Amino acid sequence: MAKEAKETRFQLQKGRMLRAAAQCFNQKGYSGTSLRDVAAVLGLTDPALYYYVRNKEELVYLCYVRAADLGHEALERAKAEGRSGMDVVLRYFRYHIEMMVGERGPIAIMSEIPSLKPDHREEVLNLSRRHSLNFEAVLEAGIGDGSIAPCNVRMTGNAIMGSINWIPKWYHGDPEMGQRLVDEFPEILARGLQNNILIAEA
Amino acid sequence: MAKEAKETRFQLQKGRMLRAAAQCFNQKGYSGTSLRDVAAVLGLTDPALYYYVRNKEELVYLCYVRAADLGHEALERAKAEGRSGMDVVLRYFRYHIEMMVGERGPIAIMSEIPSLKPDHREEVLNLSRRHSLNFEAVLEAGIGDGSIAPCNVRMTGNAIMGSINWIPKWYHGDPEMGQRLVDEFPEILARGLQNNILIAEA
DNA sequence: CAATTATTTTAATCCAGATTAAAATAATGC
DNA sequence: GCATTATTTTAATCTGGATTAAAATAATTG
Repeated sequence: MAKEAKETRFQLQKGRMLRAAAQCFNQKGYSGTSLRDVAAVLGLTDPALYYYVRNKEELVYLCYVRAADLGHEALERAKAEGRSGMDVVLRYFRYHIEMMVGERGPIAIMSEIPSLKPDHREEVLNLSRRHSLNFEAVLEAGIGDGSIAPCNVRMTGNAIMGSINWIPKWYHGDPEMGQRLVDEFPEILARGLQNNILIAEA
Repeated sequence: MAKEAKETRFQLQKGRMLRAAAQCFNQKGYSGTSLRDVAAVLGLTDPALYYYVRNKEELVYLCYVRAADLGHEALERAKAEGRSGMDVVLRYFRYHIEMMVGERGPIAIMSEIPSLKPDHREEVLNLSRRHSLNFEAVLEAGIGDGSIAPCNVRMTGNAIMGSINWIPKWYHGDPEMGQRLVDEFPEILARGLQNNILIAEA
């Protein structure tokens, strides 16, 4: 087997582990999930996880980095494909939610950032801040091109991120609900951003 | 001292404890806060808390019940005072946020419901569900009286509750930000609900 | 297939933080 | 001030789940 294949196997299992962990954390809460719980999802015993991760803190850390990465990926893709600011925003919502409910999900809620080690915490917070700024810039752009109504982008961004980040709290894998989430949620979030002047024109 | 006064002293301290706990949980996360942390905020040692509460699980439970009660109170007050559906919604946002950033806050994020004892969990979930239904009914009413644009109230409600519940994640007591939250956040949330027809008329 | 490497398991530790017990201090009522 | 009750402390336990060590199994390679 080629070296890449070995890497793949390891990385594959590690990826499964991160998704299993995210699922557990979202469903049982952080303190409510033991490593045994995570291992059980994978059909393993707890010490097996230590082959992939130094300790529980690192497992959480990796879940959060992964969450940040997927969010970033969704936004970057939206920026690459979208025309107007509002178009980018709508696509971002859609892509991000598709991630959450799709194959690559679930994405862990970042509820326990404070209990990360200082350097890990700092890194995750940076990723998180960067993503917020990135999103706020899109809002600004949308305001600039007239597709989004003027607003306090900081606070609006926080409001929207809250809605999105809270989804795993009430969405627990029901596929029908997943479809509706992808189809309807973006529009609900976007409504508040709509530039009424444009709507009136339409 | 009269019996009520005694009750008061105990209740007062218990209330302080719950607010201290909420503050710790929001800032340090659930697993990151030990009973010692909570006690430290009150200038006590950890075992003192056991005079007020059977164990940590009960402390969390009480924080969540309190959170639910305050949310309920805000909504009831809004319903009593508001005219149109949209008016009720706006008042609810304002009252709820005022609670969070004011004297009676902070309000604990319900991040760890799953790790409550089954009966406690069930009760908190019921309170939570009831509140959601209550809010959805207000949305319905607003749609009925024309002040709110037609929408999927379940999903819209979830989106809004997410925004609100997420606030403690990024608001950490800065008073200036607190004021802006009270002043601006309700409007931001409400924008998406606005009945565009009415806006166009205005 | 033998040798090597990768992955997982079983069986102990280990420890922070929750919890309990008993004693000490503070408040209250008479 | 004395007796009683309320509150908190100090000093031990106790424990579940994280972690480690050593051994066993599975995969891979040449």
